Order: sequence, then C-alpha cells, then structure tokens
Amino acid sequence: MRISELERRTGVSQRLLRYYEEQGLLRPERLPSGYRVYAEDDVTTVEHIRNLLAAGLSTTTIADLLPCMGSAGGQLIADCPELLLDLQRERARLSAAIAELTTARSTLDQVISTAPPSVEHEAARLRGLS
DNA sequence: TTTCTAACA
DNA sequence: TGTTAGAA
Repeated sequence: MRISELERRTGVSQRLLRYYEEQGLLRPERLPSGYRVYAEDDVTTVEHIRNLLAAGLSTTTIADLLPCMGSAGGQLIADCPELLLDLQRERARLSAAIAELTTARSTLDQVISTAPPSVEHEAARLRGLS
C-alpha cells in the first residue's frame, strides 16, 4: 500500500510516517517513481510505535525493540534478552517520574487547600468562562 | 491526482 | 508536527 492508505488505516499523518522512516522505525520499499510501498504488517508496526512512543521510549530504543515484537498483541519474541534490560531501565525511569509527579500534586493540593471560600468562588466562575 | 523532498512557521 | 513550494 502507498502512504495515503497507511495514513488512513493508522490515523498517523504522512509527515509522521516519513519521519518514522527517517528514524529507522519503518522500512517501506520504493517504486521506481520513488513512491513508498508499505507492507500489511506496517499497520501493526505503526500501532506498536504509537504505543511505545506514548510509553515515553525514545525512537532509537523503539527501533531496537520493533524487530522483537510479534505481529500479535505486542508479544515479545523469545530471542531478544538484551532488550529486557532497556525495558527494565525504562520502567524504572517511569516509576521515578510517577513519584515526582505524585509529590508535585501533593504540593499543589496543599496550596489549594489554603484558598479561602472567596477565591474558590472566583475560580468556579472562571472555569465557567473557558 | 498522488507522492516526494526540503525547508519554514 | 503542520504546511507548503516546486518537481515527477
């Protein structure tokens, strides 16, 4: 399929699909015209890319990981042990980020709880505007 | 009409 | 990332 169809089937813009290729995440074939030709599997691959990107992984890590993804529901293929190390590292990074955000939220909660009723009333009015 | 590259907002 | 110009 060509780029328009992949865009339609994945909801990912052509601009982004070309960017993914630039980052080594996709390897479409080329027609003599230069047009990209994507495989059926690329639809799932793009979905994987979206998930991993949302998980905060870098494009380079994803590039290493993709070859280890089964076409099923993101199952890891048996012979890719080195990747487990990277994934565990990413998991630790996420845990640290969550801890920081939780602390930040508590700080905000504390400040918010000091607001007098008059301020709360004004806040409610402003929310109604936006 | 569709896609490509490159570059700017 | 979106958008767009100019060329196949």
